[in-house]
Amino acid sequence: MAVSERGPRERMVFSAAQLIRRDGVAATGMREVAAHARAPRGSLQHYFPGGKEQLVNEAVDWAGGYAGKRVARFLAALSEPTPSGLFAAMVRQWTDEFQEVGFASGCPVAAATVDCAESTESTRTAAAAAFARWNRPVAEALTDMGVPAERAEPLATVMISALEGALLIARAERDVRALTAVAHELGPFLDGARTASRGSTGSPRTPAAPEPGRGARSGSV
Amino acid sequence: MAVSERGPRERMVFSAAQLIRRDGVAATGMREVAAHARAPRGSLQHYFPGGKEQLVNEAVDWAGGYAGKRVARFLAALSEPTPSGLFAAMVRQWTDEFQEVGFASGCPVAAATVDCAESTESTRTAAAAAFARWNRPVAEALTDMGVPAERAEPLATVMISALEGALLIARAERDVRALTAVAHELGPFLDGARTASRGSTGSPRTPAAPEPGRGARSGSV
DNA sequence: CCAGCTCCATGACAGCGGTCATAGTGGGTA
DNA sequence: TACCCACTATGACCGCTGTCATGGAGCTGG
Repeated sequence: MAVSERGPRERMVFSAAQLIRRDGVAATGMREVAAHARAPRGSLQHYFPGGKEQLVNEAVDWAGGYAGKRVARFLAALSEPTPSGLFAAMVRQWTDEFQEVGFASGCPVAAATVDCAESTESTRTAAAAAFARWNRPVAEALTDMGVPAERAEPLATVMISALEGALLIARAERDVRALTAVAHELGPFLDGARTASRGSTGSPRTPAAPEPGRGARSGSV
Repeated sequence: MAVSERGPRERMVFSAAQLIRRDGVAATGMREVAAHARAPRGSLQHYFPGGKEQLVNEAVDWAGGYAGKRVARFLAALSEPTPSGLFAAMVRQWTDEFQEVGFASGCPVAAATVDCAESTESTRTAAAAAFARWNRPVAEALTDMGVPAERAEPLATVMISALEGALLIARAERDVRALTAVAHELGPFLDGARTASRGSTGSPRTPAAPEPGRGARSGSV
């Protein structure tokens, strides 16, 4: 499953992302990608004449686009959109995955950044673009929810940073504790940023970790 | 410099951490570690009979201890200790490093987690222990500052998560923007957790990103 | 029928990885 | 002198990597 009936080229990009987010970039071999995608090895040099670098960059790019589009789906699933609700949905996607299929895989963009930020310029750029494609819709959603324009973008960065960091800790500990902690603690703070000019005077008692609309997930990555 | 006059064994652990945080675990070779530490190659199998796995684990362990001890130094440098001040100091260490020596290197624990969480159990455990050794002193400092006991530990996790995530983004973008954003935004929120029972009703106007005592850093890692 | 194209297949190559085996130091101690 | 020890040195091995070269399907169009 999950390897649906797309063309072999797209399957390879998808498989690359899968393997990268599990083992990292350096530990993921080209032959392994082809095998995982059930694609012929000879297709690698045909579809990706730029070699591994190109394949990795496309995988990172794909992941960035996926994360960005997912934000819209989360928003659509929220009955009453709030910053904390969006953040809880983003976090829940990961807690669900970890609890259902285990802690084997993390975020491919994080893996690419850690492995290639210094060694491969183009991949670093791709990772930066992926983060940007993720940050933008979150920031736009925040402004739509009433967050002042000048705070929307940094707050979106806070959300993504906290999520990525908690992801790391959760994988290391094999425990979703860190993820639930950031969702729980940051929820009221994010809601408090809506109308307040600054200083985060949150509404006195927003539900600590509001349940998102459920069913926001469509398919596991 | 930086490779001071410790024994060759410790130098190799230190060098391993340095190289891992720059290139990742898989891309860091044993021969490279020995060369970087100016240690004889033959010493590797003598000091680390457990091979690369042992060396990596000790490097991660070393990094965890270093991060933990650093918290105490940050606290000592703060004239009036506040959660936001501690967090700003933690973030500033990284913004300073990035601006002074560039974005080449990130956090070695994050790198080990991304590269080995699934493939090497012992390294994953070492990473979890490193996060714990970092989280504990932060949580203790928070309670000392008046944060309710039950929130201290999750809030410490929020701080470390946000820092690690912003670190990733900063390396990808080659810009400290993400780091300053989390410090700026989370500062008032953290201070607001001190006496409030919940809901983060921050003191109305804590300085947004309080300058830490400066001079908290001793030597670059 | 041949040409041209996309795509697939396979083998070879050079390089580097971690690890092992073996031998060699140098300095203490009996 | 003889012995033992911690430590160093070096070379070889095997496996795996990314990449390239070459050639073969299978179809389209003239």
